[in-house]
Amino acid sequence: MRGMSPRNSFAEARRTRDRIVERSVALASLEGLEGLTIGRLAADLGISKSGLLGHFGSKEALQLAALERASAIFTASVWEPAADARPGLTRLRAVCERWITYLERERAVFPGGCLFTTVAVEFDGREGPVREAIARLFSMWRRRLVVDLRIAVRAGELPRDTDPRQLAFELIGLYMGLNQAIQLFGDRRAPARTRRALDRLLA
Amino acid sequence: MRGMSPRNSFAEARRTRDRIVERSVALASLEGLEGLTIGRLAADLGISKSGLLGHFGSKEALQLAALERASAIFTASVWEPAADARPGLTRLRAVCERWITYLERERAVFPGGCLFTTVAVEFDGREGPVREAIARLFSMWRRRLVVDLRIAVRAGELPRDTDPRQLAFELIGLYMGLNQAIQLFGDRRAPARTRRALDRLLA
DNA sequence: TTAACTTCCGATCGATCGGTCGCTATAGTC
DNA sequence: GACTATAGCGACCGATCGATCGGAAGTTAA
Repeated sequence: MRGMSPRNSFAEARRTRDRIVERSVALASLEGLEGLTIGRLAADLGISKSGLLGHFGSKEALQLAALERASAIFTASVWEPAADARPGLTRLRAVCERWITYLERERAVFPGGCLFTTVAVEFDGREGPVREAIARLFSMWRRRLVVDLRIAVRAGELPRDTDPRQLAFELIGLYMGLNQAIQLFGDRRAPARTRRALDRLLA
Repeated sequence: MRGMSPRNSFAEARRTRDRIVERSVALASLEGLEGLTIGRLAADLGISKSGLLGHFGSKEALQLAALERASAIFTASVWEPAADARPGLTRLRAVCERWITYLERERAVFPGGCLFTTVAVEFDGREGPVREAIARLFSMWRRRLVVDLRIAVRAGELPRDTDPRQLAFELIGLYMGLNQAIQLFGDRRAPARTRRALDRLLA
């Protein structure tokens, strides 16, 4: 509430902050974390620039907060639902399927497509905390893929000569291609293609 | 030359324009086509903003010129050297290998990595001529891949049940993964991984 | 009731954005 | 040599950028 209504309490301040971060995630998926500007974001939320920036201190801190929030959404959508599955190929397949539907359907949260791909491409030629943060995220996810791939190989669910890191590399490329097909071409057959490629990779 | 030296002739004006576009390509691969700004570009080249913009009329025209130039470089590096190879699997393999070395080595021209990936991600959530241009480029390249894949299938160089569009989709994802591995992680094993994945895809 | 604290706003900052204007110096044309 | 066309410059435009500041409004704890 604004205007004549009472100001936010401390608890509501946190909700304001959450609102800002949530909107930042959506806008950044469209325009990137640099294309996201304080002025437009504040106008979009109906608050002042200074009131907005007061929650973070700097644009970079806001960018990091948005990235962290997006990471939490991604984890909740992709990794957590598969956490209880049997480690190895079973859990890996569950994660991969979640990953596809995440790219396919989370358009309400990320209208401009996977924020991580956007940010990775945007910051891979720069230096600083944001670049480090996005690199850390991708490293972590790749490591998790490798873990389950290794388990699957040891359990005989994948050919003995499978290189887990090789396969993880190919999986990530597959998802980047899927994201582009959806965002740039609106290709509705892309998810099916990804599943088909996955079946072949994990056969 | 500036200052006391003679002004550019008409022919030299074209060279000035080329210099601007060439520098734009390099800077845009680092910062994107939106992150590219007239002021910094002009300062970088040692000319005035108005003198620079006079060659194009608008930033968008400059962006399109840079994209066109990058496309010419890519075509000369990847497609033309393989143009005379035998259509089908032979030519396809030549193109794929060129594509890898292009991502691996063209860092003098594209210090920030593949400009097309950058632009595609940057503009996939927007509208306008730049988005249409980048989409057209990717469509064209994918179509060319499909053509050779189809020839290869008909010639029996690939399994009869191969879906050319499916394979082209996987190839493009592979290259996006390669570009990220190089730019974000400096992974020197990524080209070898890409070749290995290629061998399996085109076996 | 008061004092300390916090949220948020309005005003403002210097810098930079893309873009326009009139001008000068030169090149090409006759 | 006169005339026209053009490349490039310097000054400037309104808008917006990220960021800072002091103060108003409100909450919390004493």
